Amino acid sequence: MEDQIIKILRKSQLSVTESRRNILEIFIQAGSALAHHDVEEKTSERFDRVTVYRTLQVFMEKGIIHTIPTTENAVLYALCKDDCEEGHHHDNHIHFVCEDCGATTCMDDIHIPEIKLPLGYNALQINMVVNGICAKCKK
Amino acid sequence: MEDQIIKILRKSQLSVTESRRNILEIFIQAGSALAHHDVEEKTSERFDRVTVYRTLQVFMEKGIIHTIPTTENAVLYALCKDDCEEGHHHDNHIHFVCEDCGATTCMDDIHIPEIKLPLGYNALQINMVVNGICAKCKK
DNA sequence: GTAACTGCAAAATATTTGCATCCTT
DNA sequence: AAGGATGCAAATATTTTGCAGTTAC
Repeated sequence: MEDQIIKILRKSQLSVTESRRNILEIFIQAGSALAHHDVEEKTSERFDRVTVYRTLQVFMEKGIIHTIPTTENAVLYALCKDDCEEGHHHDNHIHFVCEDCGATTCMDDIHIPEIKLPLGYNALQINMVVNGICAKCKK
Repeated sequence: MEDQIIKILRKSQLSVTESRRNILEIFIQAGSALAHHDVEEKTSERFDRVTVYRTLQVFMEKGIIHTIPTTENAVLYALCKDDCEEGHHHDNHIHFVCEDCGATTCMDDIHIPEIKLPLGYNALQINMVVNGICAKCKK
Protein backbone atom coordinates (compact mmCIF):
# COMPACT_ATOMS: atom_id res chain seq x y z
CA MET A 1 0.00 0.00 0.00
CA GLU A 2 2.74 2.38 1.00
CA ASP A 3 4.57 1.28 -2.13
CA GLN A 4 1.55 1.93 -4.26
CA ILE A 5 1.17 5.44 -2.87
CA ILE A 6 4.78 6.36 -3.45
CA LYS A 7 4.64 4.96 -6.94
CA ILE A 8 1.66 7.11 -7.83
CA LEU A 9 3.33 10.25 -6.52
CA ARG A 10 6.62 9.50 -8.24
CA LYS A 11 4.85 8.80 -11.50
CA SER A 12 3.31 12.25 -11.33
CA GLN A 13 6.67 13.80 -10.51
CA LEU A 14 5.55 14.94 -7.13
CA SER A 15 7.78 14.96 -4.08
CA VAL A 16 6.68 12.48 -1.45
CA THR A 17 5.50 14.43 1.58
CA GLU A 18 3.52 13.57 4.66
CA SER A 19 0.33 15.31 3.56
CA ARG A 20 0.37 13.87 0.07
CA ARG A 21 0.99 10.35 1.29
CA ASN A 22 -1.72 10.73 3.85
CA ILE A 23 -4.40 12.26 1.69
CA LEU A 24 -3.75 9.78 -1.09
CA GLU A 25 -4.08 6.97 1.40
CA ILE A 26 -7.43 8.34 2.52
CA PHE A 27 -8.74 8.20 -1.02
CA ILE A 28 -7.49 4.67 -1.58
CA GLN A 29 -9.01 3.45 1.66
CA ALA A 30 -12.29 5.30 1.18
CA GLY A 31 -13.00 3.59 -2.12
CA SER A 32 -15.69 6.15 -2.82
CA ALA A 33 -15.68 9.83 -3.66
CA LEU A 34 -14.97 12.39 -0.97
CA ALA A 35 -15.86 16.02 -0.48
CA HIS A 36 -13.18 18.48 0.50
CA HIS A 37 -14.84 18.57 3.87
CA ASP A 38 -14.45 14.81 4.34
CA VAL A 39 -10.75 14.98 3.62
CA GLU A 40 -10.28 17.91 5.93
CA GLU A 41 -12.07 16.10 8.70
CA LYS A 42 -9.93 13.01 8.41
CA THR A 43 -6.73 15.06 8.55
CA SER A 44 -7.67 17.98 10.77
CA GLU A 45 -5.32 16.93 13.53
CA ARG A 46 -2.39 16.68 11.22
CA PHE A 47 -2.63 19.21 8.44
CA ASP A 48 -3.71 22.72 7.85
CA ARG A 49 -6.88 23.38 5.91
CA VAL A 50 -4.86 25.23 3.31
CA THR A 51 -2.62 22.24 2.77
CA VAL A 52 -5.65 20.14 1.96
CA TYR A 53 -6.78 22.67 -0.62
CA ARG A 54 -3.37 22.79 -2.21
CA THR A 55 -2.88 19.04 -2.16
CA LEU A 56 -6.23 18.34 -3.80
CA GLN A 57 -5.43 20.98 -6.37
CA VAL A 58 -2.10 19.39 -7.24
CA PHE A 59 -3.69 15.94 -7.42
CA MET A 60 -6.25 17.35 -9.83
CA GLU A 61 -3.59 18.92 -12.04
CA LYS A 62 -1.61 15.71 -12.15
CA GLY A 63 -4.66 13.62 -12.92
CA ILE A 64 -4.48 11.59 -9.72
CA ILE A 65 -8.02 12.56 -8.75
CA HIS A 66 -10.94 14.09 -10.63
CA THR A 67 -14.11 15.86 -9.66
CA ILE A 68 -17.51 14.28 -9.90
CA PRO A 69 -20.48 16.41 -10.82
CA THR A 70 -23.45 16.03 -8.50
CA THR A 71 -26.91 17.53 -8.63
CA GLU A 72 -26.52 18.77 -5.09
CA ASN A 73 -23.49 20.61 -6.36
CA ALA A 74 -21.22 19.44 -3.65
CA VAL A 75 -17.64 19.23 -4.89
CA LEU A 76 -16.64 15.58 -4.87
CA TYR A 77 -13.21 14.17 -5.59
CA ALA A 78 -12.35 10.62 -6.53
CA LEU A 79 -9.30 8.68 -7.62
CA CYS A 80 -8.73 8.46 -11.33
CA LYS A 81 -8.07 5.20 -13.03
CA ASP A 82 -4.54 4.47 -14.14
CA ASP A 83 -5.19 5.58 -17.68
CA CYS A 84 -5.72 9.18 -16.65
CA GLU A 85 -2.88 11.40 -17.70
CA GLU A 86 -1.99 14.93 -16.82
CA GLY A 87 -4.46 17.32 -18.39
CA HIS A 88 -6.39 14.55 -20.04
CA HIS A 89 -8.90 12.55 -18.08
CA HIS A 90 -10.54 9.41 -19.25
CA ASP A 91 -13.12 9.26 -16.56
CA ASN A 92 -15.99 8.45 -18.85
CA HIS A 93 -17.52 6.05 -16.41
CA ILE A 94 -20.67 6.15 -14.38
CA HIS A 95 -20.87 7.61 -10.91
CA PHE A 96 -23.47 6.25 -8.57
CA VAL A 97 -24.69 8.32 -5.65
CA CYS A 98 -26.65 6.45 -2.99
CA GLU A 99 -29.43 8.61 -1.63
CA ASP A 100 -29.55 6.59 1.55
CA CYS A 101 -25.95 6.26 2.74
CA GLY A 102 -24.65 9.09 0.58
CA ALA A 103 -21.67 7.14 -0.73
CA THR A 104 -20.56 7.96 -4.23
CA THR A 105 -18.88 5.20 -6.16
CA CYS A 106 -17.29 4.99 -9.56
CA MET A 107 -18.71 2.15 -11.63
CA ASP A 108 -15.72 1.55 -13.79
CA ASP A 109 -17.13 -1.59 -15.36
CA ILE A 110 -20.20 -0.06 -16.90
CA HIS A 111 -19.63 1.68 -20.15
CA ILE A 112 -21.54 4.79 -21.08
CA PRO A 113 -23.65 4.11 -24.15
CA GLU A 114 -23.26 6.16 -27.30
CA ILE A 115 -25.42 9.23 -27.68
CA LYS A 116 -26.72 10.71 -30.90
CA LEU A 117 -26.20 14.46 -30.65
CA PRO A 118 -27.82 16.99 -32.97
CA LEU A 119 -25.92 17.90 -36.13
CA GLY A 120 -22.88 20.07 -35.48
CA TYR A 121 -22.44 19.07 -31.87
CA ASN A 122 -19.24 17.34 -30.96
CA ALA A 123 -18.85 15.42 -27.70
CA LEU A 124 -15.46 15.39 -26.01
CA GLN A 125 -16.31 14.05 -22.59
CA ILE A 126 -19.37 12.43 -21.15
CA ASN A 127 -20.31 12.33 -17.51
CA MET A 128 -23.10 10.29 -16.12
CA VAL A 129 -24.36 10.44 -12.57
CA VAL A 130 -26.95 7.99 -11.37
CA ASN A 131 -28.82 8.67 -8.15
CA GLY A 132 -30.52 5.83 -6.40
CA ILE A 133 -30.19 3.17 -3.74
CA CYS A 134 -27.04 1.07 -3.58
CA ALA A 135 -26.85 -2.66 -2.97
CA LYS A 136 -25.83 -2.25 0.68
CA CYS A 137 -28.76 -0.02 1.56
CA LYS A 138 -31.33 -2.06 -0.30
CA LYS A 139 -33.05 -4.47 2.04
CA MET B 1 -44.01 36.69 -22.22
CA GLU B 2 -45.20 38.60 -19.18
CA ASP B 3 -48.27 36.37 -19.21
CA GLN B 4 -46.15 33.26 -19.36
CA ILE B 5 -44.08 34.39 -16.37
CA ILE B 6 -47.10 35.18 -14.23
CA LYS B 7 -48.68 31.89 -15.18
CA ILE B 8 -45.62 29.95 -14.03
CA LEU B 9 -45.49 31.77 -10.69
CA ARG B 10 -49.22 31.35 -10.10
CA LYS B 11 -49.04 27.69 -10.94
CA SER B 12 -46.43 27.27 -8.22
CA GLN B 13 -48.55 29.25 -5.78
CA LEU B 14 -45.98 31.99 -5.50
CA SER B 15 -46.87 35.63 -5.13
CA VAL B 16 -45.87 37.71 -8.12
CA THR B 17 -43.11 40.08 -7.07
CA GLU B 18 -40.63 42.23 -8.94
CA SER B 19 -37.64 40.05 -8.24
CA ARG B 20 -39.36 36.79 -9.11
CA ARG B 21 -40.74 38.17 -12.36
CA ASN B 22 -37.37 39.57 -13.22
CA ILE B 23 -35.24 36.55 -12.42
CA LEU B 24 -37.65 34.22 -14.16
CA GLU B 25 -37.52 36.45 -17.22
CA ILE B 26 -33.72 36.25 -17.20
CA PHE B 27 -33.87 32.47 -17.32
CA ILE B 28 -36.41 32.43 -20.14
CA GLN B 29 -34.42 34.89 -22.20
CA ALA B 30 -31.09 33.20 -21.51
CA GLY B 31 -32.25 29.89 -22.92
CA SER B 32 -29.26 28.21 -21.34
CA ALA B 33 -28.21 27.43 -17.79
CA LEU B 34 -26.96 30.19 -15.51
CA ALA B 35 -24.71 30.31 -12.50
CA HIS B 36 -25.79 32.17 -9.41
CA HIS B 37 -23.16 34.70 -10.32
CA ASP B 38 -24.72 35.32 -13.74
CA VAL B 39 -28.11 35.99 -12.25
CA GLU B 40 -26.66 38.27 -9.65
CA GLU B 41 -24.79 40.24 -12.29
CA LYS B 42 -27.87 40.77 -14.40
CA THR B 43 -29.86 42.05 -11.44
CA SER B 44 -27.23 43.76 -9.31
CA GLU B 45 -28.70 47.20 -9.88
CA ARG B 46 -32.12 46.13 -8.84
CA PHE B 47 -31.96 43.46 -6.20
CA ASP B 48 -29.96 42.49 -3.19
CA ARG B 49 -27.64 39.51 -3.41
CA VAL B 50 -29.63 37.83 -0.67
CA THR B 51 -32.83 38.18 -2.63
CA VAL B 52 -31.24 36.32 -5.51
CA TYR B 53 -30.25 33.49 -3.20
CA ARG B 54 -33.71 33.25 -1.75
CA THR B 55 -35.46 33.50 -5.08
CA LEU B 56 -33.38 30.75 -6.64
CA GLN B 57 -34.01 28.64 -3.57
CA VAL B 58 -37.77 29.06 -3.84
CA PHE B 59 -37.69 28.34 -7.57
CA MET B 60 -35.80 25.14 -6.78
CA GLU B 61 -38.30 24.06 -4.16
CA LYS B 62 -41.20 24.70 -6.49
CA GLY B 63 -39.56 22.87 -9.35
CA ILE B 64 -39.35 25.91 -11.61
CA ILE B 65 -35.60 25.51 -12.00
CA HIS B 66 -33.17 22.69 -11.29
CA THR B 67 -29.43 22.43 -10.85
CA ILE B 68 -27.13 20.94 -13.42
CA PRO B 69 -24.07 19.03 -12.30
CA THR B 70 -20.87 20.12 -14.03
CA THR B 71 -17.36 18.75 -13.80
CA GLU B 72 -16.07 22.21 -12.99
CA ASN B 73 -18.47 22.12 -10.09
CA ALA B 74 -19.94 25.47 -10.80
CA VAL B 75 -23.52 25.59 -9.57
CA LEU B 76 -25.71 25.97 -12.61
CA TYR B 77 -29.45 26.54 -12.66
CA ALA B 78 -31.79 25.97 -15.56
CA LEU B 79 -35.52 26.11 -16.20
CA CYS B 80 -37.37 22.87 -15.72
CA LYS B 81 -39.71 21.54 -18.32
CA ASP B 82 -43.42 21.79 -17.63
CA ASP B 83 -43.65 18.27 -16.35
CA CYS B 84 -41.53 19.03 -13.29
CA GLU B 85 -43.54 19.09 -10.13
CA GLU B 86 -42.77 20.23 -6.65
CA GLY B 87 -40.29 17.88 -5.03
CA HIS B 88 -40.19 15.62 -8.03
CA HIS B 89 -38.06 16.52 -10.98
CA HIS B 90 -38.19 14.81 -14.32
CA ASP B 91 -35.06 16.35 -15.68
CA ASN B 92 -33.62 13.14 -17.00
CA HIS B 93 -32.37 14.79 -20.13
CA ILE B 94 -28.92 15.53 -21.39
CA HIS B 95 -27.05 18.71 -20.61
CA PHE B 96 -24.52 19.92 -23.09
CA VAL B 97 -21.69 22.21 -21.99
CA CYS B 98 -19.79 23.93 -24.77
CA GLU B 99 -16.13 24.21 -23.91
CA ASP B 100 -15.70 27.10 -26.29
CA CYS B 101 -18.52 29.53 -25.54
CA GLY B 102 -19.34 28.02 -22.18
CA ALA B 103 -23.07 27.88 -22.78
CA THR B 104 -24.93 25.04 -21.14
CA THR B 105 -28.06 23.83 -22.87
CA CYS B 106 -30.66 21.24 -22.06
CA MET B 107 -31.17 18.77 -24.85
CA ASP B 108 -34.71 17.85 -24.11
CA ASP B 109 -35.17 15.85 -27.27
CA ILE B 110 -32.48 13.29 -26.66
CA HIS B 111 -33.43 10.48 -24.38
CA ILE B 112 -30.96 8.96 -21.98
CA PRO B 113 -30.43 5.30 -22.84
CA GLU B 114 -31.06 2.56 -20.30
CA ILE B 115 -28.18 1.48 -18.14
CA LYS B 116 -27.58 -1.96 -16.71
CA LEU B 117 -26.57 -1.50 -13.10
CA PRO B 118 -25.02 -4.21 -10.93
CA LEU B 119 -27.40 -6.42 -9.00
CA GLY B 120 -29.01 -4.69 -6.06
CA TYR B 121 -28.52 -1.17 -7.37
CA ASN B 122 -31.63 0.82 -8.03
CA ALA B 123 -31.59 3.96 -10.16
CA LEU B 124 -33.94 6.77 -9.29
CA GLN B 125 -32.57 9.62 -11.34
CA ILE B 126 -30.02 9.82 -14.08
CA ASN B 127 -28.01 12.86 -15.04
CA MET B 128 -25.88 13.08 -18.08
CA VAL B 129 -23.55 15.92 -18.90
CA VAL B 130 -21.80 16.06 -22.22
CA ASN B 131 -18.84 18.39 -22.69
CA GLY B 132 -17.81 19.35 -26.18
CA ILE B 133 -18.18 21.91 -28.91
CA CYS B 134 -21.63 23.18 -29.84
CA ALA B 135 -22.95 23.77 -33.32
CA LYS B 136 -22.44 27.52 -33.13
CA CYS B 137 -18.79 27.31 -32.17
CA LYS B 138 -17.95 24.61 -34.67
CA LYS B 139 -16.51 26.13 -37.79
C1' DG C 1 -55.02 43.92 7.21
C1' DT C 2 -52.07 40.01 7.14
C1' DA C 3 -48.83 37.07 5.58
C1' DA C 4 -45.20 36.87 2.78
C1' DC C 5 -41.19 39.21 0.52
C1' DT C 6 -37.17 42.35 0.49
C1' DG C 7 -33.07 44.94 1.95
C1' DC C 8 -29.60 45.72 5.14
C1' DA C 9 -26.35 44.31 8.54
C1' DA C 10 -23.83 40.83 10.21
C1' DA C 11 -22.61 36.08 11.15
C1' DA C 12 -20.92 31.82 9.47
C1' DT C 13 -18.40 29.25 5.76
C1' DA C 14 -15.48 28.47 2.18
C1' DT C 15 -11.49 29.61 -0.68
C1' DT C 16 -7.26 32.12 -1.98
C1' DT C 17 -2.88 34.55 -1.25
C1' DG C 18 1.64 36.09 0.86
C1' DC C 19 5.35 35.10 3.39
C1' DA C 20 8.55 32.96 6.61
C1' DT C 21 10.03 28.38 7.86
C1' DC C 22 10.73 23.54 7.14
C1' DC C 23 11.31 19.31 4.40
C1' DT C 24 12.48 16.45 0.23
C1' DT C 25 15.68 15.37 -3.12
C1' DA D 1 22.24 23.47 -0.79
C1' DA D 2 18.04 24.67 -3.49
C1' DG D 3 13.53 24.38 -4.74
C1' DG D 4 9.40 23.16 -3.43
C1' DA D 5 5.86 22.25 0.38
C1' DT D 6 3.72 23.64 4.65
C1' DG D 7 1.68 26.50 8.39
C1' DC D 8 -0.02 30.66 9.87
C1' DA D 9 -2.25 35.01 9.29
C1' DA D 10 -5.15 37.49 6.72
C1' DA D 11 -7.58 38.85 2.57
C1' DT D 12 -11.58 37.45 -0.46
C1' DA D 13 -15.53 35.28 -1.71
C1' DT D 14 -19.71 32.75 -0.82
C1' DT D 15 -23.79 31.53 1.69
C1' DT D 16 -26.93 31.93 5.67
C1' DT D 17 -29.58 34.26 9.27
C1' DG D 18 -32.23 37.88 11.90
C1' DC D 19 -34.94 41.64 11.87
C1' DA D 20 -37.38 45.83 10.53
C1' DG D 21 -39.73 47.86 6.84
C1' DT D 22 -42.45 47.11 2.48
C1' DT D 23 -45.48 44.84 -0.80
C1' DA D 24 -48.87 41.49 -2.82
C1' DC D 25 -53.29 39.77 -2.40
